[in-house]
Amino acid sequence: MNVTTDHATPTLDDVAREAGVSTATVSRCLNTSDLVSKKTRDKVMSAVELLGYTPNFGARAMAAKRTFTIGAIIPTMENAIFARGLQAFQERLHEKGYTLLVSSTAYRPELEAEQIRSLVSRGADGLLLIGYERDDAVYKYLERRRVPTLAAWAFSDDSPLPSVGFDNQASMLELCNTVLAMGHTEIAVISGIVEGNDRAAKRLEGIRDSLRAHGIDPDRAPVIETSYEIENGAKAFEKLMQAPARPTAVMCGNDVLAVGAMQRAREMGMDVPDDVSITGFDDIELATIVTPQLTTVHVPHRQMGRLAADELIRMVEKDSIGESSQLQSSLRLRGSLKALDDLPANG
Amino acid sequence: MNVTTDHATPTLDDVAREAGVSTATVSRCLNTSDLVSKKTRDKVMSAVELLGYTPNFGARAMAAKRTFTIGAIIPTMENAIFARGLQAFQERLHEKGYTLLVSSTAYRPELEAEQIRSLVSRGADGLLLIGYERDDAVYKYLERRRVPTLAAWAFSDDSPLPSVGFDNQASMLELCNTVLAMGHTEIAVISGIVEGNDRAAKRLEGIRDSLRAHGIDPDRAPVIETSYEIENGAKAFEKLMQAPARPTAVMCGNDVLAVGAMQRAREMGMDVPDDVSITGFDDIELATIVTPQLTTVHVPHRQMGRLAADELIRMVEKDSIGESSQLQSSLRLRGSLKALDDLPANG
DNA sequence: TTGTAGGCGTTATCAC
DNA sequence: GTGATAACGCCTACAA
Repeated sequence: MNVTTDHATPTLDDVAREAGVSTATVSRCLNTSDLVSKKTRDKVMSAVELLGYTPNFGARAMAAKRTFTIGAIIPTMENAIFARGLQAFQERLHEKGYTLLVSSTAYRPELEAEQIRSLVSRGADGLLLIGYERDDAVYKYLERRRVPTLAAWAFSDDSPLPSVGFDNQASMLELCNTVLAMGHTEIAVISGIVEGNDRAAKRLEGIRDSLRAHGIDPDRAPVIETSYEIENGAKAFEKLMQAPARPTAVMCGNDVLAVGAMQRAREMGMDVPDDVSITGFDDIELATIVTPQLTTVHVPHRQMGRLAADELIRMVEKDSIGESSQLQSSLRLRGSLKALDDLPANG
Repeated sequence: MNVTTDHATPTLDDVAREAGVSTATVSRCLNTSDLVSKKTRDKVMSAVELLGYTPNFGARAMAAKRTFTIGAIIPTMENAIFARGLQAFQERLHEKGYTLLVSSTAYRPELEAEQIRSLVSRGADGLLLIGYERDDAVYKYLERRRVPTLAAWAFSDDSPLPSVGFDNQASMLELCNTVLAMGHTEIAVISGIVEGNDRAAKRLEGIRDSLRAHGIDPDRAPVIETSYEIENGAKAFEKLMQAPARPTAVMCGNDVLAVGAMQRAREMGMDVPDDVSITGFDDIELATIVTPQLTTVHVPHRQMGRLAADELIRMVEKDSIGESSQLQSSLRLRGSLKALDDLPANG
């Protein structure tokens, strides 16, 4: 027994000494499945156990040039927009022996660039980003460093990155078509900040497309851009309702904004959907918790997460440039949207 | 111009060569504030820029034995229970030049142990854990590795770790006292899983204390233990309502369970609070979104996050063993709880 | 099947 | 102010 009472972090050397073998052998035990006789392996493993040895990640990364780590950078962890998808992403990675590192940017491009560098310097084997609209310098960096990178939550021909996602524009267009088919003509929009956010931009564009196709001038529809927080949805709603001509339907860039709008509507004594219809996007858990339940666009979050994990790992392991795949979203028609004909005649 | 078109990751060496100085000088420019002449510094910085150099984190950690990284391990990212506090924690860390690494355990102790090892092997300078109940082996490991570790979301004399949090038991006791003062005597509980979760256990204990103090046998109150998911709250509620003697108030271990209970109540055609009162714990955003709003215990999440960051950094930098601090929670009485006298006479 | 030894990219301790 | 150079802990040819 060479156990020292020394409290310093044990290293491969210590384990090797304790087990009476070379460091190479210990390393083999820890990494390669066979290649080591059962007897030696047992000896080594109990030394590892005894010493409470854990490999030094930095050293390992440096020597092996692999980390089995994937980085994901999302705009926010504060609400549930990305929670379900990311959870599925991480579960799949875990199954395949990878670890996920997550960081968030508060929707600020410069922070995203910083986080990308940080994850790359930490040796991430691959990166998952949300959407594809970002500074060219970022793409140059990624390319130079040869870091496999995949975009999620968006699918579009505009993407310079392989992407796993859905068509934000088409989805919102379809929802808007439905709203119009229900007789609404006075539509207002509470959009996310469009600048630097392709998902928000495309969703807004989808509404404009739909209006145009129905002979309505898109520029007539009031649009408020605001960041994705419940309180902001509330404020925007209030502002919209101060206009001389009140909209009969308010379409929101996501569920969070929509819930804020619903909340404020109630506080203002307005009934949803009798006085005003409200729609969201994402179909997060919140959508079915509020009263009435929210009409929204359902996104296959979990499927997207799993697919993204599979594809990113393929890119990493097969040195592939990556293949995009488009997922289908679908409408969820619920209580917050009502046909205009059913509205009580007013004035 | 020695710029090569070589796509390999640039190293300190490359920068040094490009700038015509030694690697030591480059390192100084990147790390120490002065100690380098302005002229050299400029030369170096432009080389860094030109090459798109980012330091290799692993190498740096190995040489410096510091990473300016803090790890946090939370039970779940799926709902907002920890979101606000963690956000504040990370903001404060960022201010002080630290990076936060987060991972989650799905409330599984073995996963927590795994994540702890992972973060330690990644060189985390300090760790934030939730609560204090965990296997002794984990504490031994932490001690051996000399990793400064702080517990949050709980404050109790039982804690083997310095902790920043509130008294879960006293908080829930106070809420229960209030419920009883409103005339309720038939109380049922939907608790989180108590095993391995000191917060859940203490909250339940708080209810039992209160009942006992009011001359009610705590063992008479039906208790269902289930994990923190909306749907589980719903199921538990339904089960409770199948009992011959229906409770007049259902106290839930947190807001997530409470919202599930409210949802199911509505689906079952029961009115909250006229037919049954429901309470939660945490005061997450959800609590004010549901109708009626949820009576709950407010926790100073953001304050807790900030304080935890300050304290943990102090432990890391001053090599301190850490000081605990207790925060005050407070009741939020809202629509989901109603005095029993006001209930319509039944039967 | 096992051991030897070089190298991964930094930082820090010396000299100069 | 600046430049050598020895660690740091691990992996992986290459040898034996």
